[in-house]
Amino acid sequence: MLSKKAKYAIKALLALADRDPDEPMRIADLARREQIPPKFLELILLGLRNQGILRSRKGKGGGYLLARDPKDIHLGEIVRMFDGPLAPVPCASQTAYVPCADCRSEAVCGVRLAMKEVRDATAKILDGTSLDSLRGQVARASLLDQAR
Amino acid sequence: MLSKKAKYAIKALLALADRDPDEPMRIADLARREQIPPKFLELILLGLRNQGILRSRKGKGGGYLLARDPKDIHLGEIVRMFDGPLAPVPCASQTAYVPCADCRSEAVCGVRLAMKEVRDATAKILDGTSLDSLRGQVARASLLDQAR
DNA sequence: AGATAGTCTACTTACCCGATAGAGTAAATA
DNA sequence: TATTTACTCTATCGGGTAAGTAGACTATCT
Repeated sequence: MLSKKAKYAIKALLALADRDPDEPMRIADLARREQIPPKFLELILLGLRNQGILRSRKGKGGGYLLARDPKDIHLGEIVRMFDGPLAPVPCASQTAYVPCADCRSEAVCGVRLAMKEVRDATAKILDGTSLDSLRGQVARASLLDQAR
Repeated sequence: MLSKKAKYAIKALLALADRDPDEPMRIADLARREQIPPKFLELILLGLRNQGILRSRKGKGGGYLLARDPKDIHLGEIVRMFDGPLAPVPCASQTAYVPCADCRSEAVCGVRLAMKEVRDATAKILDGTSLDSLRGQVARASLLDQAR
């Protein structure tokens, strides 16, 4: 399950990627626009800032901005940041491998084998989807939706 | 994250798939063999039985057996049973779709778009992997492992 | 009958998610 | 430089759920 934090983070970043890259957006506006509890969003944006994904400006006219090009921010990074490794099971993780205590023969565990496939497929999608490309996908889906 | 229940279930089923289909295996033996807390395993096997995946025999010489051909038991079924829908987000689920309250424009949500891809890839793997095919994969991996 | 082995319900424990509160700090502008 | 604007940070809380345990009960075999 994707946590609310990760979900809200993606929505917020997507909204920011849709704007003039130099015009900051306030927490409150972002929260209203995306239907996110403001204080909760605050926490999320702070995390993204400390991770180097967002920058912020204080005071009047301040708010949050993307710290990097939307082409260089991938969903994988965001999901890992909030929800940890993509692999369903630690022993199948690439970025955070931890062996499991209850596995007798390390290399030949069926669970690990299957879950490694899942993690690879997931990583391929999420690490291959940037904010920018997702924005494109949404735009295309939007056109299709209007067409009917 | 895969729950321990689902993980233990898969391990136990895999062990059962590796035996004479008519020779039951006791909870205690299964637990020892797979390093699973016996009382916890008890709960899991009971669930699998009520789901029609296992059968049981009571009394001396009793234990658990697969209720179906290992070719007809897929990981997707097991994971869904214990952990719910495969989709990371309810609005991307095929088997348990629930719209999200905070989505303004239903069809053109970036999160949903990306997560639908993830769920489709995951479903393809897990619904495509039977106990039997996984057993085969393990056997092959085992050979490779011995070769080094 | 007695031993064996699954069935079922009810806990307990610990952890974590989602959310909120409030005091603090930095920047902009009048 | 005083004031307003907005982000920064720590603490906390309620509720839910995962993992595991206990114990009484029931069915089957010898």
